[in-house]
Amino acid sequence: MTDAASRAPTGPARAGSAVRAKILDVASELFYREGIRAVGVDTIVAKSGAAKTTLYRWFPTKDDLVAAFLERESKDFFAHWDKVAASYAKRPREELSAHLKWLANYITGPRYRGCPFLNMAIEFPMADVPGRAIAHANKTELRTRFLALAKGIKANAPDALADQLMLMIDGAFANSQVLGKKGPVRALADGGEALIAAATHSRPSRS
Amino acid sequence: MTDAASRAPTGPARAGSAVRAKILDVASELFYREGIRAVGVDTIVAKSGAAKTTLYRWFPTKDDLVAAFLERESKDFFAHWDKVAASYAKRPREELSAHLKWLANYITGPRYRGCPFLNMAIEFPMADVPGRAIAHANKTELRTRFLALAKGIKANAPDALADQLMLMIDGAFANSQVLGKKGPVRALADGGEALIAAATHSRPSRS
DNA sequence: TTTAAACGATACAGATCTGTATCGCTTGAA
DNA sequence: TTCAAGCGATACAGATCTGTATCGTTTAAA
Repeated sequence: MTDAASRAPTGPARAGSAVRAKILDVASELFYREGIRAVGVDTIVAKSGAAKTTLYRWFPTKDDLVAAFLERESKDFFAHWDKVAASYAKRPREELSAHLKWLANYITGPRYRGCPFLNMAIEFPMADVPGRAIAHANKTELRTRFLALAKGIKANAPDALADQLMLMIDGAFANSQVLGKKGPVRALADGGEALIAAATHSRPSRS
Repeated sequence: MTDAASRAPTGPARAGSAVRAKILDVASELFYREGIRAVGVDTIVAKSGAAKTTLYRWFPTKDDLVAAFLERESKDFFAHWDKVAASYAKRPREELSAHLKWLANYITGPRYRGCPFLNMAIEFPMADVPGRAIAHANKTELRTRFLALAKGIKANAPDALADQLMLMIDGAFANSQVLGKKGPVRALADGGEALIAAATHSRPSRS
């Protein structure tokens, strides 16, 4: 039992430190609201009350801290998704609407400042930062879930519908940062429904 | 004829300097491709061949340079829009499709790196930078144009359709920076068409 | 020829950034 | 009691950032 992970009640136990958690909480809040490049390590140190040495012990570089932030954000996002999905077992059509609804609602929330993954990808276009891989994984996973639901409702072209819903949602994330919460974002839910309807109507033999 | 603006053949004439133009060109390219925060004034000086003093004579602060970049970007954008629109006078339905098409095509271009306005708004969330006003004006103007076209095709709910098209396009701008040009963006044109169709079909007396 | 403005070159100020080095204190397990 | 690890405090290194100060040179109009 010399394993570092199985040692501590109050003594930290790798990655379970209270100080580490506080640092990550403060950093996440600041990164999300003000942007990653805009927030210096010193600010995180000051607002968390931790020592700079401690921050760098748990997160060897700022990139590691950013990665931890994004990783948790993604985990929380899908945890919420799963919670909603659980209420609509085997009813993909209703589940889709429910997801659109909570996403639209999420955007009107007070602390909302866009999508952490889109934001970081735009802040770091080329840079080989580890965060980009996490953002990519998040969006890929989201699309996979939409695709499964699109197939579940027997959409004419499930891939196309999944893509369209992705655009609609990311558009809401992005546009809201310029035109605000009372702008085009209010069309998210209805727009999504329109796309779903168009993709499931039996084609009226046009042409 | 002592007016500063009416003086020069080669001698600069306020805002018509060749060096100024070169600085703005270099800065625009770098801001767009690498991000605004990521590009320092020194880099622009080095790549433009101009002197730092000259840059600061024409653009008293970096914010002024950013504003000039965005201003021109917006002007160019609508100039292109107008050029396309001119080919479809009084045919709003075809004009809408044409806009969707060149936007989708624009995104697949080699130098493409998203929407300059969304990018800057995400890079500077709170900051009272002059650029945000320009971004806001650009998106507002775009929505106004979509609204006019939506009315032109007698959409059931023109405002809703305009909003939905905004989301679709900004979604393509944003998502492409994470999932790339072969991701959901390929659904932009068809998705837009689906929204337009849904907004113009006579309602099949549902409910 | 005088004058004013555009331009280049360079050095620098002052702030801020990430990351490290060096202390000493505390706590809990061996 | 010994010892290792978590933590705080502080100072600092080295880079980078925006913006300024101070030169001298060119150019073209008056």
